[in-house]
Amino acid sequence: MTERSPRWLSDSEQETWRAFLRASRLLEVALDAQMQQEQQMPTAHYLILAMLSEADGRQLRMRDLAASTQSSRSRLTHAVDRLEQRGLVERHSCPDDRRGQVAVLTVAGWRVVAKAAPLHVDRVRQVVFDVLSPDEVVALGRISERIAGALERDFVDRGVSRARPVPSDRQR
Amino acid sequence: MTERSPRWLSDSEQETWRAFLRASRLLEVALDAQMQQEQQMPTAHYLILAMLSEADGRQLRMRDLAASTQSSRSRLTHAVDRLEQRGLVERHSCPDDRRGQVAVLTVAGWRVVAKAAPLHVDRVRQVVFDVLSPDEVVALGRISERIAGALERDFVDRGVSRARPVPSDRQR
DNA sequence: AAAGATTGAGACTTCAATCTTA
DNA sequence: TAAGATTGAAGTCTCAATCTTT
Repeated sequence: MTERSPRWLSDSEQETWRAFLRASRLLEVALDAQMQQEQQMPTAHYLILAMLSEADGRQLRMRDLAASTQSSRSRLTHAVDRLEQRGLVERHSCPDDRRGQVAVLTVAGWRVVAKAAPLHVDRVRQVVFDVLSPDEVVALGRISERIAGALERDFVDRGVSRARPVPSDRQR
Repeated sequence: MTERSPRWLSDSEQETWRAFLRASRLLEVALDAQMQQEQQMPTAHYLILAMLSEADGRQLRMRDLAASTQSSRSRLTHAVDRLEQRGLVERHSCPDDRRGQVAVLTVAGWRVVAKAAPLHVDRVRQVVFDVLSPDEVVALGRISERIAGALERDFVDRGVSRARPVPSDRQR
């Protein structure tokens, strides 16, 4: 049992947090706008293609693809629907598990990744790696690992995937 | 004129980048899910209320509110529509500029911030500040400032706000 | 012409419910 | 019962176009 955390952030923590929010939002917007212009798709969809392009046989089970893109099953299903419509991905059923589906990158899909990746990477370098010192890059990696780790542990603790609240009206 | 950047990221840069993507996505999802559950609104809408709550007279011009929340004008308009429907914000016209609109936090809006803020802050502390060393917190602040700075300079360079491309078919 | 703000359509995401198989 | 995947509805965001005022 740990101590109750102080209620508010200190001024400097507040500044840090605001800066982080600003940076991640601007980064997301910038990368999304570029990908939309160049490939007419959001970064999230590009990342799905990129993951497939690196996988064995350029294919992955929906389950694993969802995990590796930090995506919910539902979100991935919708995204793959779209990519399939555009002929960039195909769906096959899983040989060893009849519940499973496998997403396979098509040749057209591979071409999109090949065309988009260099431009995307250039931009990431430009606004991230080029503006950070080597030390800062190392720090960013470690910081990210810690935060991601905390969140993943947290999901497990809360049993997110098996939560079963009582039925209730949905209000937004 | 700077040198052309190397085409790909090094292995360690790649790892850093992936970790950053994972952390920021998980963080966004976690905070959004919590805010949705507790206040039935996305974090982006809560942040609008939070900004207003800190402003003089609990009000800001749409223009300034958009800038301070890293939001496009359009996005802010839609968000404030929603918040206004729920009675958390009111719109008034700007006394000195007839083009302007001012968003004002209502008493009900203030109550929402008062209720949501402590829970939100607790969670941020839990998954960010509690898992980082003081050095890392400092580093995160500096890194964020640099990235945000690079992106803001970039927007200016590209003249984002005044871009006027030739009319063309929209394709997504 | 540019700035401030809004509008409507289309695309994406989330949520809860459903269906099938393990 | 749980896991894998999908579905449909509702909410949010983006983009381009529009309207008003500077």
